[in-house]
Amino acid sequence: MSDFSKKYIVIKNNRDFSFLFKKGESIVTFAFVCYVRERRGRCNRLGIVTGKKVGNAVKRNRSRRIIREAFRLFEPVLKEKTQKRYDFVFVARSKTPELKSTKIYSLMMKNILSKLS
RNA sequence: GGACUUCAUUAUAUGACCGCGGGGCUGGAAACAGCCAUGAGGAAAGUCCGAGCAUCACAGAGCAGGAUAGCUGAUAACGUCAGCCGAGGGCGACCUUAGGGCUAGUGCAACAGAGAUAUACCGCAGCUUCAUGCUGUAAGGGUGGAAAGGCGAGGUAAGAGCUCACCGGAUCGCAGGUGACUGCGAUGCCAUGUAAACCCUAUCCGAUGCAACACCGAUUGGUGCGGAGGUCAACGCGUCUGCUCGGCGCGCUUCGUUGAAAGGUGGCUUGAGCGCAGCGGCGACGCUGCGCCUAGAUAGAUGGUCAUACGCGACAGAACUCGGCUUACCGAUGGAGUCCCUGU
RNA sequence: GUGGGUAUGGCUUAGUUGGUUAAAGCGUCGGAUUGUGGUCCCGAAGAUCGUGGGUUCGACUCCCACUACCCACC
Repeated sequence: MSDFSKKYIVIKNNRDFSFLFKKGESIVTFAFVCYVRERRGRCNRLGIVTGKKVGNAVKRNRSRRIIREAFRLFEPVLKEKTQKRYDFVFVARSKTPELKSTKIYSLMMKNILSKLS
Protein backbone atom coordinates (compact mmCIF):
# COMPACT_ATOMS: atom_id res chain seq x y z
CA MET A 1 0.00 0.00 0.00
CA SER A 2 1.32 3.40 -0.93
CA ASP A 3 0.33 6.92 -0.05
CA PHE A 4 -1.57 7.25 -3.30
CA SER A 5 -4.30 4.83 -2.25
CA LYS A 6 -7.47 6.11 -0.70
CA LYS A 7 -7.26 3.99 2.40
CA TYR A 8 -5.48 4.64 5.64
CA ILE A 9 -2.22 3.03 6.67
CA VAL A 10 -1.88 0.82 9.72
CA ILE A 11 0.72 1.88 12.23
CA LYS A 12 2.97 -1.05 13.02
CA ASN A 13 6.12 0.36 14.52
CA ASN A 14 6.52 0.55 18.23
CA ARG A 15 8.49 3.77 17.64
CA ASP A 16 5.45 5.44 16.11
CA PHE A 17 3.22 4.39 18.95
CA SER A 18 5.48 5.66 21.67
CA PHE A 19 6.07 8.86 19.72
CA LEU A 20 2.34 9.52 19.57
CA PHE A 21 1.84 8.74 23.24
CA LYS A 22 4.51 11.29 24.02
CA LYS A 23 3.79 14.04 21.56
CA GLY A 24 0.21 13.51 20.47
CA GLU A 25 -2.76 15.46 21.62
CA SER A 26 -4.99 13.27 23.78
CA ILE A 27 -8.76 13.12 23.61
CA VAL A 28 -10.43 11.14 26.37
CA THR A 29 -13.93 9.73 26.31
CA PHE A 30 -15.51 6.92 28.30
CA ALA A 31 -15.26 4.61 25.27
CA PHE A 32 -11.71 5.25 24.14
CA VAL A 33 -8.61 7.40 24.47
CA CYS A 34 -7.34 8.99 21.27
CA TYR A 35 -3.92 10.39 20.51
CA VAL A 36 -3.69 12.60 17.40
CA ARG A 37 -0.89 14.41 15.66
CA GLU A 38 -0.57 16.11 12.31
CA ARG A 39 1.61 14.46 9.72
CA ARG A 40 2.94 15.17 6.24
CA GLY A 41 1.74 12.78 3.61
CA ARG A 42 -1.27 11.99 1.55
CA CYS A 43 -3.25 9.72 3.86
CA ASN A 44 -4.11 9.16 7.45
CA ARG A 45 -2.63 6.51 9.64
CA LEU A 46 -4.41 4.43 12.27
CA GLY A 47 -3.21 2.37 15.20
CA ILE A 48 -5.39 0.57 17.70
CA VAL A 49 -4.28 -0.59 21.12
CA THR A 50 -6.26 -3.16 23.05
CA GLY A 51 -4.56 -3.92 26.30
CA LYS A 52 -4.96 -6.86 28.61
CA LYS A 53 -7.33 -4.89 30.80
CA VAL A 54 -10.04 -4.88 28.13
CA GLY A 55 -10.72 -8.58 28.60
CA ASN A 56 -10.19 -11.86 26.86
CA ALA A 57 -9.41 -12.36 23.19
CA VAL A 58 -13.03 -12.06 22.07
CA LYS A 59 -13.48 -8.73 23.81
CA ARG A 60 -10.19 -7.42 22.48
CA ASN A 61 -11.07 -8.44 18.94
CA ARG A 62 -14.51 -6.90 19.23
CA SER A 63 -13.25 -3.57 20.48
CA ARG A 64 -10.66 -3.49 17.68
CA ARG A 65 -13.33 -4.18 15.06
CA ILE A 66 -15.72 -1.61 16.42
CA ILE A 67 -13.09 1.09 16.41
CA ARG A 68 -11.94 0.18 12.93
CA GLU A 69 -15.50 0.27 11.62
CA ALA A 70 -16.20 3.61 13.25
CA PHE A 71 -13.00 5.02 11.83
CA ARG A 72 -13.90 3.74 8.35
CA LEU A 73 -17.07 5.84 8.48
CA PHE A 74 -15.36 8.76 10.13
CA GLU A 75 -12.38 9.12 7.80
CA PRO A 76 -14.06 10.43 4.61
CA VAL A 77 -15.83 13.09 6.68
CA LEU A 78 -12.47 14.20 7.99
CA LYS A 79 -10.94 14.27 4.54
CA GLU A 80 -13.70 16.49 3.19
CA LYS A 81 -13.31 18.96 6.01
CA THR A 82 -9.56 19.46 6.05
CA GLN A 83 -6.57 19.05 3.78
CA LYS A 84 -4.38 18.06 6.72
CA ARG A 85 -3.53 14.47 7.44
CA TYR A 86 -3.13 12.92 10.86
CA ASP A 87 -1.85 9.96 12.82
CA PHE A 88 -4.39 8.39 15.12
CA VAL A 89 -3.90 5.94 17.97
CA PHE A 90 -6.99 4.66 19.69
CA VAL A 91 -6.72 2.91 23.04
CA ALA A 92 -9.68 0.74 23.97
CA ARG A 93 -11.09 0.90 27.48
CA SER A 94 -12.90 -1.73 29.49
CA LYS A 95 -16.36 -0.52 28.38
CA THR A 96 -15.54 -0.55 24.67
CA PRO A 97 -16.61 -4.11 23.69
CA GLU A 98 -20.15 -3.59 25.00
CA LEU A 99 -20.80 -0.50 22.88
CA LYS A 100 -22.00 -0.14 19.29
CA SER A 101 -19.92 1.26 16.49
CA THR A 102 -22.43 4.04 15.85
CA LYS A 103 -21.94 5.24 19.37
CA ILE A 104 -18.20 5.43 18.86
CA TYR A 105 -18.71 7.10 15.49
CA SER A 106 -20.79 9.85 17.08
CA LEU A 107 -18.21 10.28 19.81
CA MET A 108 -15.51 10.66 17.17
CA MET A 109 -17.53 13.26 15.28
CA LYS A 110 -18.25 15.23 18.40
CA ASN A 111 -14.90 15.18 20.15
CA ILE A 112 -12.24 14.85 17.49
CA LEU A 113 -13.60 17.16 14.80
CA SER A 114 -14.17 19.96 17.26
CA LYS A 115 -10.66 19.58 18.55
CA LEU A 116 -8.95 19.51 15.17
CA SER A 117 -10.77 22.35 13.49
C1' G B 1 -47.75 -37.21 37.34
C1' G B 2 -43.24 -36.55 40.24
C1' A B 3 -38.04 -37.52 41.49
C1' C B 4 -33.76 -39.10 39.12
C1' U B 5 -29.72 -41.95 36.06
C1' U B 6 -27.26 -42.19 31.46
C1' C B 7 -25.97 -41.54 26.20
C1' A B 8 -26.09 -38.41 22.10
C1' U B 9 -27.29 -33.94 18.90
C1' U B 10 -27.32 -28.62 18.70
C1' A B 11 -25.05 -23.75 20.14
C1' U B 12 -30.05 -17.85 17.24
C1' A B 13 -32.09 -18.06 12.12
C1' U B 14 -33.34 -15.45 7.40
C1' G B 15 -32.97 -11.25 3.96
C1' A B 16 -30.95 -6.34 2.12
C1' C B 17 -26.89 -2.71 1.85
C1' C B 18 -21.72 -1.14 3.21
C1' G B 19 -16.79 -3.27 4.63
C1' C B 20 -12.41 -7.08 5.63
C1' G B 21 -8.89 -11.92 4.63
C1' G B 22 -6.83 -15.20 1.28
C1' G B 23 -8.53 -17.90 -3.47
C1' G B 24 -10.53 -18.14 -8.63
C1' C B 25 -12.11 -15.59 -13.18
C1' U B 26 -12.30 -11.07 -16.41
C1' G B 27 -10.03 -6.28 -17.92
C1' G B 28 -5.17 -3.85 -17.56
C1' A B 29 1.93 -2.81 -18.90
C1' A B 30 1.34 -2.09 -13.75
C1' A B 31 -1.14 0.07 -9.78
C1' C B 32 -5.87 -1.39 -9.41
C1' A B 33 -11.11 -2.23 -10.64
C1' G B 34 -15.30 -5.59 -11.24
C1' C B 35 -17.66 -10.37 -10.51
C1' C B 36 -17.99 -15.28 -8.10
C1' A B 37 -18.09 -18.71 -4.31
C1' U B 38 -15.72 -19.20 0.50
C1' G B 39 -13.88 -17.78 5.65
C1' A B 40 -13.45 -19.86 14.05
C1' G B 41 -15.05 -23.92 18.28
C1' G B 42 -17.24 -27.76 21.42
C1' A B 43 -14.30 -26.48 23.99
C1' A B 44 -10.48 -22.98 19.00
C1' A B 45 -8.96 -22.11 26.02
C1' G B 46 -5.50 -24.20 29.93
C1' U B 47 -0.75 -26.28 27.91
C1' C B 48 -1.52 -31.47 31.68
C1' C B 49 -0.05 -36.05 28.67
C1' G B 50 0.80 -38.82 23.86
C1' A B 51 2.26 -38.77 18.64
C1' G B 52 3.37 -36.92 13.55
C1' C B 53 6.90 -33.54 11.21
C1' A B 54 11.90 -31.06 11.37
C1' U B 55 17.07 -30.38 12.88
C1' C B 56 21.14 -32.03 15.88
C1' A B 57 23.40 -36.20 18.52
C1' C B 58 23.97 -41.58 18.52
C1' A B 59 28.53 -48.91 17.88
C1' G B 60 26.59 -51.37 22.13
C1' A B 61 25.56 -51.54 27.34
C1' G B 62 24.93 -49.37 32.11
C1' C B 63 24.26 -45.45 35.97
C1' A B 64 21.70 -41.05 37.36
C1' G B 65 16.99 -38.54 36.66
C1' G B 66 11.78 -38.62 35.35
C1' A B 67 6.96 -40.95 34.36
C1' U B 68 3.42 -44.95 34.99
C1' A B 69 1.31 -48.91 38.47
C1' G B 70 -5.40 -54.61 39.10
C1' C B 71 -6.23 -57.73 34.34
C1' U B 72 -7.39 -58.32 29.13
C1' G B 73 -7.93 -55.64 24.88
C1' A B 74 -8.18 -51.00 21.50
C1' U B 75 -4.63 -47.65 19.23
C1' A B 76 0.44 -44.56 15.42
C1' A B 77 1.05 -43.65 20.66
C1' C B 78 -0.55 -42.38 25.60
C1' G B 79 -0.70 -41.04 32.12
C1' U B 80 -6.25 -41.98 27.12
C1' C B 81 -10.43 -45.20 25.95
C1' A B 82 -13.45 -50.00 26.27
C1' G B 83 -14.83 -54.44 28.81
C1' C B 84 -13.95 -57.20 33.16
C1' C B 85 -11.98 -58.10 38.46
C1' G B 86 -11.41 -56.13 43.52
C1' A B 87 -12.94 -52.03 46.97
C1' G B 88 -16.55 -48.08 48.24
C1' G B 89 -21.47 -45.33 47.68
C1' G B 90 -26.85 -45.52 46.22
C1' C B 91 -33.72 -48.68 47.60
C1' G B 92 -32.54 -48.75 42.26
C1' A B 93 -31.11 -47.29 37.06
C1' C B 94 -26.08 -46.40 37.96
C1' C B 95 -21.75 -43.85 39.83
C1' U B 96 -16.65 -43.34 42.04
C1' U B 97 -11.88 -45.60 42.35
C1' A B 98 -3.04 -43.27 41.89
C1' G B 99 -5.90 -50.21 42.87
C1' G B 100 2.08 -53.23 42.80
C1' G B 101 5.45 -54.23 47.20
C1' C B 102 5.99 -52.46 54.86
C1' U B 103 7.21 -61.16 55.05
C1' A B 104 14.11 -56.81 51.11
C1' G B 105 16.04 -52.86 54.19
C1' U B 106 15.79 -47.91 56.64
C1' G B 107 12.82 -44.04 58.79
C1' C B 108 8.45 -41.83 61.31
C1' A B 109 4.08 -42.48 64.75
C1' A B 110 3.03 -35.82 68.64
C1' C B 111 -0.39 -35.81 72.92
C1' A B 112 -2.76 -39.34 75.93
C1' G B 113 -1.71 -44.07 78.04
C1' A B 114 1.21 -48.81 82.66
C1' G B 115 2.78 -50.22 77.78
C1' A B 116 3.48 -48.18 70.63
C1' U B 117 6.06 -53.24 68.68
C1' A B 118 6.59 -54.41 72.81
C1' U B 119 4.10 -54.14 78.12
C1' A B 120 1.55 -55.20 83.19
C1' C B 121 -1.19 -49.55 86.07
C1' C B 122 -6.01 -50.81 88.21
C1' G B 123 -7.64 -55.80 88.14
C1' C B 124 -8.43 -61.50 88.54
C1' A B 125 -6.43 -66.05 90.95
C1' G B 126 -2.75 -68.88 94.08
C1' C B 127 0.94 -68.65 98.03
C1' U B 128 2.44 -65.32 101.93
C1' U B 129 2.74 -61.01 105.39
C1' C B 130 2.11 -56.45 110.71
C1' A B 131 2.54 -53.42 106.22
C1' U B 132 3.22 -56.23 101.93
C1' G B 133 5.78 -59.16 98.60
C1' C B 134 6.33 -63.23 95.00
C1' U B 135 4.20 -66.23 91.07
C1' G B 136 0.51 -67.11 87.14
C1' U B 137 -2.72 -64.50 83.72
C1' A B 138 -4.47 -60.93 79.92
C1' A B 139 -11.22 -61.93 80.58
C1' G B 140 -12.73 -56.78 82.28
C1' G B 141 -11.34 -51.18 83.08
C1' G B 142 -9.24 -46.72 81.07
C1' U B 143 -5.90 -44.04 76.77
C1' G B 144 -5.45 -43.87 71.63
C1' G B 145 -6.23 -43.71 64.78
C1' A B 146 -3.94 -48.45 66.10
C1' A B 147 -3.08 -52.66 72.26
C1' A B 148 -1.05 -60.17 69.82
C1' G B 149 -8.26 -61.20 64.99
C1' G B 150 -14.03 -60.90 66.33
C1' C B 151 -18.10 -63.34 68.84
C1' G B 152 -20.29 -67.49 71.51
C1' A B 153 -19.52 -72.15 74.00
C1' G B 154 -16.32 -75.56 76.46
C1' G B 155 -12.31 -75.37 79.72
C1' U B 156 -9.59 -73.36 84.28
C1' A B 157 -7.39 -71.69 90.80
C1' A B 158 -8.01 -67.35 87.58
C1' G B 159 -7.32 -67.13 82.50
C1' A B 160 -5.61 -67.56 77.50
C1' G B 161 -6.96 -70.22 69.76
C1' C B 162 -5.73 -73.82 75.15
C1' U B 163 -10.00 -76.58 72.33
C1' C B 164 -14.52 -76.26 69.12
C1' A B 165 -18.57 -73.88 65.78
C1' C B 166 -19.29 -69.43 62.69
C1' C B 167 -16.98 -65.08 60.51
C1' G B 168 -12.20 -62.67 59.04
C1' G B 169 -7.10 -63.08 57.46
C1' A B 170 -2.60 -66.04 55.99
C1' U B 171 -0.27 -70.40 53.59
C1' C B 172 -0.85 -74.78 50.61
C1' G B 173 -3.70 -77.88 47.24
C1' C B 174 -7.69 -78.73 43.66
C1' A B 175 -11.30 -76.78 40.11
C1' G B 176 -12.96 -72.67 36.74
C1' G B 177 -11.09 -68.40 33.85
C1' U B 178 -6.47 -65.85 28.39
C1' G B 179 -5.86 -63.05 33.08
C1' A B 180 -6.87 -59.85 37.40
C1' C B 181 -9.54 -63.16 40.38
C1' U B 182 -13.42 -66.45 42.11
C1' G B 183 -15.23 -71.11 44.37
C1' C B 184 -14.18 -75.49 47.37
C1' G B 185 -11.01 -78.20 50.75
C1' A B 186 -6.93 -78.70 54.19
C1' U B 187 -3.48 -76.51 57.64
C1' G B 188 -4.07 -73.16 61.48
C1' C B 189 -3.98 -67.86 64.12
C1' C B 190 2.81 -65.11 63.62
C1' A B 191 3.86 -59.83 64.84
C1' U B 192 -0.13 -52.08 63.92
C1' G B 193 -0.21 -48.07 60.40
C1' U B 194 2.39 -45.10 56.88
C1' A B 195 5.65 -46.23 50.40
C1' A B 196 0.73 -39.12 47.31
C1' A B 197 8.20 -41.22 53.57
C1' C B 198 13.18 -42.83 51.52
C1' C B 199 13.10 -47.03 48.83
C1' C B 200 12.32 -52.02 46.01
C1' U B 201 10.12 -54.43 41.61
C1' A B 202 8.22 -54.20 36.49
C1' U B 203 7.54 -51.26 32.02
C1' C B 204 8.69 -46.79 29.21
C1' C B 205 11.71 -42.31 28.15
C1' G B 206 18.23 -39.14 23.42
C1' A B 207 17.72 -33.47 23.09
C1' U B 208 15.23 -29.33 21.13
C1' G B 209 10.89 -27.25 19.14
C1' C B 210 7.34 -24.28 13.16
C1' A B 211 10.58 -18.08 16.40
C1' A B 212 11.92 -25.99 14.27
C1' C B 213 13.81 -26.28 9.52
C1' A B 214 14.69 -25.46 4.01
C1' C B 215 15.39 -22.11 0.00
C1' C B 216 16.13 -17.02 -2.31
C1' G B 217 19.29 -12.92 -2.40
C1' A B 218 25.99 -10.92 -1.84
C1' U B 219 31.19 -6.34 -1.65
C1' U B 220 27.72 -1.95 -7.63
C1' G B 221 25.66 -4.41 -0.76
C1' G B 222 21.44 -5.49 3.90
C1' U B 223 21.23 -5.15 9.44
C1' G B 224 23.33 -3.45 14.05
C1' C B 225 27.55 -1.07 16.53
C1' G B 226 31.80 2.21 16.63
C1' G B 227 35.30 6.03 14.61
C1' A B 228 36.25 10.23 11.29
C1' G B 229 34.39 14.06 8.14
C1' G B 230 30.55 17.38 6.51
C1' U B 231 26.60 20.76 7.15
C1' C B 232 23.20 23.44 9.61
C1' A B 233 22.65 26.84 3.55
C1' A B 234 17.45 24.47 3.31
C1' C B 235 13.98 20.83 5.57
C1' G B 236 12.39 17.14 9.33
C1' C B 237 13.09 14.80 14.07
C1' G B 238 15.45 14.40 18.94
C1' U B 239 17.78 17.12 23.01
C1' C B 240 19.05 21.66 26.22
C1' U B 241 14.09 25.28 27.55
C1' G B 242 8.06 27.67 30.10
C1' C B 243 8.81 30.33 24.99
C1' U B 244 12.09 32.59 21.16
C1' C B 245 17.05 32.82 19.32
C1' G B 246 21.09 29.70 19.38
C1' G B 247 24.10 25.24 20.22
C1' C B 248 24.69 19.90 19.90
C1' G B 249 23.16 14.97 17.82
C1' C B 250 20.62 12.00 13.83
C1' G B 251 18.96 11.84 8.61
C1' C B 252 24.36 12.99 4.37
C1' U B 253 29.59 11.14 2.99
C1' U B 254 33.40 7.77 4.23
C1' C B 255 36.24 3.96 7.02
C1' G B 256 36.33 -0.23 10.33
C1' U B 257 33.65 -4.18 12.38
C1' U B 258 29.43 -7.52 12.41
C1' G B 259 28.68 -12.03 8.30
C1' A B 260 22.45 -14.12 7.43
C1' A B 261 21.28 -12.65 12.93
C1' A B 262 17.54 -8.69 9.19
C1' G B 263 14.01 -9.25 4.81
C1' G B 264 11.23 -12.42 1.46
C1' U B 265 9.27 -17.30 -0.02
C1' G B 266 8.21 -22.16 1.40
C1' G B 267 6.92 -25.09 5.79
C1' C B 268 0.83 -24.05 5.70
C1' U B 269 -3.14 -27.40 5.19
C1' U B 270 -5.45 -34.01 1.60
C1' G B 271 -5.25 -35.51 6.80
C1' A B 272 -3.68 -41.85 11.74
C1' G B 273 -9.46 -36.37 7.42
C1' C B 274 -15.00 -35.97 7.35
C1' G B 275 -20.09 -37.95 6.05
C1' C B 276 -23.30 -42.15 4.75
C1' A B 277 -24.13 -47.45 4.19
C1' G B 278 -22.77 -52.58 5.04
C1' C B 279 -19.93 -56.32 7.72
C1' G B 280 -16.93 -58.16 12.27
C1' G B 281 -16.69 -57.19 17.70
C1' C B 282 -20.38 -56.98 24.32
C1' G B 283 -17.43 -52.47 23.47
C1' A B 284 -13.22 -49.11 22.56
C1' C B 285 -12.36 -49.94 17.49
C1' G B 286 -11.35 -52.30 12.76
C1' C B 287 -12.40 -53.61 7.49
C1' U B 288 -14.95 -52.67 2.76
C1' G B 289 -17.74 -49.53 -0.68
C1' C B 290 -19.56 -44.73 -2.25
C1' G B 291 -19.37 -39.50 -1.80
C1' C B 292 -16.92 -34.77 -0.20
C1' C B 293 -12.56 -30.99 -0.10
C1' U B 294 -14.09 -27.77 4.39
C1' A B 295 -9.92 -20.91 7.19
C1' G B 296 -4.66 -20.39 6.46
C1' A B 297 -3.93 -14.75 8.66
C1' U B 298 1.44 -12.59 9.89
C1' A B 299 0.41 -6.22 14.56
C1' G B 300 -2.83 -10.79 12.64
C1' A B 301 -9.10 -11.30 8.32
C1' U B 302 -15.83 -12.76 10.45
C1' G B 303 -17.64 -6.37 11.57
C1' G B 304 -21.52 -2.49 11.06
C1' U B 305 -26.60 -0.68 9.91
C1' C B 306 -31.74 -1.95 8.99
C1' A B 307 -35.93 -5.44 8.94
C1' U B 308 -38.63 -10.02 10.63
C1' A B 309 -39.31 -14.23 14.17
C1' C B 310 -38.71 -16.37 18.98
C1' G B 311 -37.04 -18.85 24.27
C1' C B 312 -33.94 -12.12 23.41
C1' G B 313 -28.69 -15.50 22.18
C1' A B 314 -24.00 -18.63 27.53
C1' C B 315 -18.79 -19.84 27.60
C1' A B 316 -15.73 -18.02 24.32
C1' G B 317 -11.62 -16.43 18.74
C1' A B 318 -7.68 -20.80 14.54
C1' A B 319 -1.69 -19.27 14.56
C1' C B 320 2.42 -26.32 12.23
C1' U B 321 -1.10 -30.62 12.55
C1' C B 322 -3.61 -34.62 14.97
C1' G B 323 -5.34 -38.23 19.50
C1' G B 324 -6.89 -37.47 24.51
C1' C B 325 -7.35 -35.08 29.46
C1' U B 326 -8.83 -30.82 32.37
C1' U B 327 -11.51 -26.38 33.01
C1' A B 328 -15.66 -22.53 31.41
C1' C B 329 -20.86 -22.57 29.71
C1' C B 330 -27.58 -19.48 28.82
C1' G B 331 -30.24 -23.11 27.11
C1' A B 332 -32.95 -26.46 23.61
C1' U B 333 -34.10 -31.39 21.50
C1' G B 334 -34.08 -36.69 21.17
C1' G B 335 -33.04 -42.02 22.64
C1' A B 336 -32.57 -45.74 26.61
C1' G B 337 -33.44 -46.88 31.73
C1' U B 338 -34.69 -46.70 37.35
C1' C B 339 -37.68 -45.57 41.76
C1' C B 340 -42.26 -43.61 43.95
C1' C B 341 -47.54 -42.22 43.64
C1' U B 342 -52.35 -42.45 41.09
C1' G B 343 -55.87 -44.56 37.55
C1' U B 344 -57.45 -48.56 34.20
C1' G C 1 5.97 -21.90 22.05
C1' U C 2 8.96 -23.52 26.39
C1' G C 3 10.23 -23.26 31.56
C1' G C 4 10.07 -21.41 36.69
C1' G C 5 8.12 -18.96 41.08
C1' U C 6 4.55 -16.70 44.66
C1' A C 7 -0.32 -16.63 47.33
C1' U C 8 -0.42 -16.78 55.49
C1' G C 9 -4.52 -11.06 60.27
C1' G C 10 -5.88 -4.43 57.15
C1' C C 11 -0.24 -4.04 55.22
C1' U C 12 4.93 -6.23 55.16
C1' U C 13 7.11 -10.72 56.18
C1' A C 14 8.31 -15.62 59.44
C1' G C 15 6.96 -20.72 59.90
C1' U C 16 6.78 -26.71 56.52
C1' U C 17 12.47 -33.87 57.73
C1' G C 18 3.70 -33.83 58.63
C1' G C 19 2.39 -33.59 65.40
C1' U C 20 -1.88 -30.61 69.55
C1' U C 21 -1.90 -23.84 70.36
C1' A C 22 0.27 -20.56 63.11
C1' A C 23 5.17 -16.16 65.10
C1' A C 24 6.82 -10.98 64.57
C1' G C 25 6.71 -5.69 63.16
C1' C C 26 3.57 -1.68 61.45
C1' G C 27 -1.55 -0.48 61.71
C1' U C 28 -6.60 -0.86 64.65
C1' C C 29 -9.14 -0.82 69.47
C1' G C 30 -9.00 -0.25 74.96
C1' G C 31 -6.27 1.32 79.35
C1' A C 32 -2.30 4.15 81.71
C1' U C 33 0.78 8.76 81.37
C1' U C 34 -0.18 14.33 79.92
C1' G C 35 -3.60 20.50 80.89
C1' U C 36 -4.45 18.29 75.42
C1' G C 37 -2.18 15.49 71.32
C1' G C 38 2.20 12.70 69.95
C1' U C 39 6.27 9.57 71.93
C1' C C 40 6.85 5.81 75.74
C1' C C 41 4.40 1.66 78.75
C1' C C 42 0.50 -2.32 79.43
C1' G C 43 -3.39 -5.26 77.33
C1' A C 44 -6.88 -7.02 73.61
C1' A C 45 -9.22 -8.13 69.04
C1' G C 46 -8.21 -9.56 64.18
C1' A C 47 -6.37 -15.81 59.93
C1' U C 48 -11.61 -21.54 57.11
C1' C C 49 -3.03 -20.41 55.74
C1' G C 50 -5.63 -18.48 47.30
C1' U C 51 -9.92 -22.28 45.81
C1' G C 52 -11.64 -27.50 45.36
C1' G C 53 -10.56 -32.66 45.93
C1' G C 54 -7.35 -36.75 47.72
C1' U C 55 -3.41 -39.61 50.85
C1' U C 56 -2.90 -39.96 56.32
C1' C C 57 -4.96 -41.26 62.93
C1' G C 58 -3.68 -36.05 61.84
C1' A C 59 -2.06 -31.45 56.26
C1' C C 60 0.04 -24.28 56.16
C1' U C 61 3.46 -28.58 55.10
C1' C C 62 2.69 -34.40 50.79
C1' C C 63 -0.11 -35.42 45.83
C1' C C 64 -3.68 -33.79 41.89
C1' A C 65 -6.74 -30.13 39.48
C1' C C 66 -8.00 -24.98 39.13
C1' U C 67 -7.69 -19.37 39.95
C1' A C 68 -4.92 -14.85 40.26
C1' C C 69 -0.28 -12.42 39.95
C1' C C 70 4.96 -12.19 38.70
C1' C C 71 9.50 -13.59 36.12
C1' A C 72 12.86 -15.78 32.41
C1' C C 73 14.25 -17.77 27.46
C1' C C 74 13.85 -18.35 22.00
